[in-house]
Amino acid sequence: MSPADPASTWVEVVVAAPAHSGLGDRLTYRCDRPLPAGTLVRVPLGRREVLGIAWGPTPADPTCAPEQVRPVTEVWDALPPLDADWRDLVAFAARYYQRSLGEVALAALPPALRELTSTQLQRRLTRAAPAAAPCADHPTPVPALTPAQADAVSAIEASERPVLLFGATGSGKTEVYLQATARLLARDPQAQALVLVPEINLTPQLEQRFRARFGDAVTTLHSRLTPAQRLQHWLAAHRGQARIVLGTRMAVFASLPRLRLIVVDEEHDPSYKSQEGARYSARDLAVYRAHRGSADGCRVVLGSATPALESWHAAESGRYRRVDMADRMGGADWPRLRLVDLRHQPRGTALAPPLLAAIEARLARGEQALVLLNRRGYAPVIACGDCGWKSGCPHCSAHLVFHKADRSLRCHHCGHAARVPRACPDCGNLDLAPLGRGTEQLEEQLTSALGALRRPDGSPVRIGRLDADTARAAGALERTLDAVHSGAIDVLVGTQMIAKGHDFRRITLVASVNTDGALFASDWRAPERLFTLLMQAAGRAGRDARFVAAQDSTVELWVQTAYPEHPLFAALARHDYAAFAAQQLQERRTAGMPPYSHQALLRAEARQLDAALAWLRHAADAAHDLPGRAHVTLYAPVPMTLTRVAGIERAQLLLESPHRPALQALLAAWMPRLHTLRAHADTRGLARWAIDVDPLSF
DNA sequence: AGCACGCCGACT
DNA sequence: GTCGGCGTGCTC
Repeated sequence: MSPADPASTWVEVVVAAPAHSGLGDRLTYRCDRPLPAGTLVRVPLGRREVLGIAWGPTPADPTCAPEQVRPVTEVWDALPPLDADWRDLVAFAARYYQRSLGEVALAALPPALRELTSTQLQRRLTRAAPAAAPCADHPTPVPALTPAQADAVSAIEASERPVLLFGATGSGKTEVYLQATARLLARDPQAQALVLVPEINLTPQLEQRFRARFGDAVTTLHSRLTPAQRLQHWLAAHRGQARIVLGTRMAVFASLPRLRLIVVDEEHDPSYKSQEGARYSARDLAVYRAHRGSADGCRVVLGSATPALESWHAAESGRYRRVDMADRMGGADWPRLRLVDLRHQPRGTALAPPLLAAIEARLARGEQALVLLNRRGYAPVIACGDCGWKSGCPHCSAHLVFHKADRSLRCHHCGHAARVPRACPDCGNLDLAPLGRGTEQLEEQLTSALGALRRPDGSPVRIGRLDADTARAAGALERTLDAVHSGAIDVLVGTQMIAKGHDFRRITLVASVNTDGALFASDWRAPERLFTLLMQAAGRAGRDARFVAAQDSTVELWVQTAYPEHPLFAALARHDYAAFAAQQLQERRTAGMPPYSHQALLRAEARQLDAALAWLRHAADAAHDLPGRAHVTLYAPVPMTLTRVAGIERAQLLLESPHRPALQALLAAWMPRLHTLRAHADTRGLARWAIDVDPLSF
């Protein structure tokens, strides 16, 4: 079989079609010449024209009937093809996370690229400066490294294994990243580095430091950019003009033809795991990407004061090389742990008197405090004292949260908002009371409790709040952080987001007010997350050792709990991550949990819970004779903890195997069967389903 | 995913 | 009488 026109040839192209579309991974088109793999093309698909990527090798014959083959519409010659390393990364991610190749490949490109015509692209390419950006001469003085930092930089350069940089908060990990990058760029005039951060808006300081050191050689990639900016930054990386790409998890897919170093900062952070589309882990893909690129000497460093237990285990087993940086810069002491036993406090105590007194003492000396409560709003629910009615969401199996600022009841899962009813909708009782406490209420209580207090200069104490509600407005986050830095705010109340990445130099007391929920959550990763949160929060405090010393003060971490004897707190008191990790890993080994096993979740959503559960049962049946089945445990389908969200009921089926290849083999063989499973009568109403490989949350 | 075609309720 | 809901089907 030969192409209709002797001057034309077949090309295989991937397009953004999901696996369930019934299309193959690669579609065959005609073109008047062979195209190098990785070339961007526009092709007709049905009634529309879409962006595609030529994916070699070119087949001798079309993989479909020749009369179906349509010609490529445009070839984007002006752009260098996406290289083999990039295509390999995308292909791996698609295979590992069970998505179609085209879906992952096209999702990895900036959305604006898909809309462009070739003339628009041409214009964009000529407008952008074509010269490779020279690495800025250091506009800021480069600090001398401590011996530990110098060792870390050398280890990153020398190690072909991933480096786990285990460094306490404030131990100077950022300077290690900066100098490892600087030395790479100086050594290789074209080399590129990729620096991943969990959430770019929460860690503006890291971006500032890279910009101060490297100037215009730095570009960013994250979802806060406008589509045009994202395209421009992506092009700069793809064309080798950007030497350093700093970005969130999506940036792991950036096209970086001369990538030689990947940094994953705060590698334990769960936001590296995507929760929609292909559920990839940017951290794990970074390790894969560096490994595959290691023929050219691509290094990868994962940094954290509280590594993910998976990473810690990889270092213990020798797959990663661990480099320790134990000491905090400037010799700052670790916060002292103060446990408040809530069993000895009146029920419902927000802030135990000793804690309140400690905060007052700090403020009177001109120091600052951070109060952590991972619940936004005023109260998580309002209830009727007479009949027991509670403010439930009409669309979700969750409570509506009371927000006092606008007297609304809001669902944090579906966005449903309502006015607070004047009377109980069930019994008409006028006495509706908020139950429990959120950041809004805590701020109010602190304001009234500390209202009479004065700072050393005689001015009144100021309380600030930082959570998703106060950070919503543009610039609000920065303003609040600045107010803390400048000392305009004395006490900052907030959710987890205040524990991430900021340097608060004059904070000498950190308090966790409602800790026990996280301690006994049904999710078996809860202890790990809590320990990490408290360690990270403690790390915010006392970073200015000279300030602390001048105050003749000690830095403290206060935790209110009804379970002070929990072993987690003993490890926390000693700031002993290693002991905590050893204890947790022992538990997980005994229970056969990750990292000693590998998991995948099959999730189903339906109008009716029964349909979702039935579909999952059919799915389990369909797995019976699949390869790898003997080494994979399929658990019974169960409703999700939060069963209903936005009127959709959700259920899931857990798969577990000590042998990752067995699990992968089963999933790969299972997928085509799952796509043909909808036809059962008892699964009517099934909305959608998805597989989550290496799930982080249940 | 898009975008069609294809049958059943409230409006110019 | 139409506009429009989303149910099923197709795209090299």
